[in-house]
Amino acid sequence: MTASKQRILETGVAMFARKGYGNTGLRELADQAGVNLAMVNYFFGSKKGLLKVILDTFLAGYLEIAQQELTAEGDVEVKVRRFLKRILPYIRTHQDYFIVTLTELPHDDPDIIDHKASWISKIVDLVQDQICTPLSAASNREITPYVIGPVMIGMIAMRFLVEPIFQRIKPAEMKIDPYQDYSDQIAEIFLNGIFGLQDLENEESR
Amino acid sequence: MTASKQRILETGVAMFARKGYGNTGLRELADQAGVNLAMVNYFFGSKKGLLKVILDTFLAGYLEIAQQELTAEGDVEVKVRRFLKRILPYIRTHQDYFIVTLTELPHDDPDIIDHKASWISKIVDLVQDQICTPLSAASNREITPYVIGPVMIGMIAMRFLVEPIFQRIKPAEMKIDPYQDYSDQIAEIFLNGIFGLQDLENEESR
DNA sequence: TGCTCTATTAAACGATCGTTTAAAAAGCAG
DNA sequence: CTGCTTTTTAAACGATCGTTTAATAGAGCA
Repeated sequence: MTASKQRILETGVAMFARKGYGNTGLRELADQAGVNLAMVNYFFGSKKGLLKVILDTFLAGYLEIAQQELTAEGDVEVKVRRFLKRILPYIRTHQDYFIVTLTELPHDDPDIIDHKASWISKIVDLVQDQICTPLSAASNREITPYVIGPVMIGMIAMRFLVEPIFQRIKPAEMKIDPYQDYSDQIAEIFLNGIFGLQDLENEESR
Repeated sequence: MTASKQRILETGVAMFARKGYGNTGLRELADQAGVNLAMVNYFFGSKKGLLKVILDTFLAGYLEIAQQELTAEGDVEVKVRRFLKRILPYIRTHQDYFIVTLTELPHDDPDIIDHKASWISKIVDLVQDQICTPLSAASNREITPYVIGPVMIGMIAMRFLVEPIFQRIKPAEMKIDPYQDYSDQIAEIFLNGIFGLQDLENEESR
């Protein structure tokens, strides 16, 4: 990939995340990337083409991690822990990709929605096979990936959506968050609930 | 509120949620609302003014519910259950408001971000006082609202962000979701974890 | 050195953007 | 009806939008 194309992509992700896709102009994007205006269409075909690449990049990485960590050996608890442990740093290093993906998720642009639906569909199938089926087998209650899936990723996601605002209102002394702890806490809440945090604390202090 | 103003607001919420704020033109909005183009600026001052009203409307309702259900009597578990039980139908009846709020949350428009920060700040304080403080007192681990808050709302939120896509990929026979169950499941996962769902099932079948 | 493919540029395209203006219409109390 | 306020209208404002074009520069290879 050309250096110019790379810069357009990086700048695009950053600006779409900070200003929103619709509020970002191609001229401002090109200026900030240090390239000519026409280069965006030259490399990505259109503004929407650039957005598609961003969505693809993030969702492909997300699905790959999910596939690796959920299909490997272990029971449901092990799989979930492993997945959360790997997906959180991935989202952190792709924070802007994540924000763009989330904020564009509910929009129904006909050029994009089928694209998104195909990714989501694969993730749903994976969660169904690897989490819901064994979990439902252990209980009488039917647990669908349409409930579990959004809950699991949502626990992580919301933090990154409000992060820009937290940066404004958080006391200065806690600007840096203990992200290694964060993953453990999320996993514990998902697996054992908010009261599980206390158990985790008790376990660790043994 | 005038009928015209009301229609602009309703149409605005719907279009911002479906197309995104930046991708929605005022002419298309006015046409769809059946009013003259100039009425948007007449009633709301500007396009951004309309967005502010939408954010305010949702966040004010959200904060009010949180205040009522979290400050009333009961221990943490009771409070959380009560809150989730009321906030889910609220979000459902304000689904488009919710989507607009979420998708605009990470953007740093200087005219809006302080507005959002002030709401979020109040919610954070509430979660701190009513959930984190008593919970931290019961364990040695410090639990901050910056972790717990996004986790709790995120579990619910993500479902509504992917709902438009789920509508596309879900099998026809499960188009309608059991929303009364949904609230219970969310509460149970948050309080007792994903494995708590099985306990819930066992309890109910007694 | 020529040739070819890729990268880059400046300029312009028509379309649409949010906003403003000034006048007309409608609603309404006195 | 008269006067006053609120609502609605059509038209235009300058600015910016995404995209395209045609010409130029550069790189790699024969």
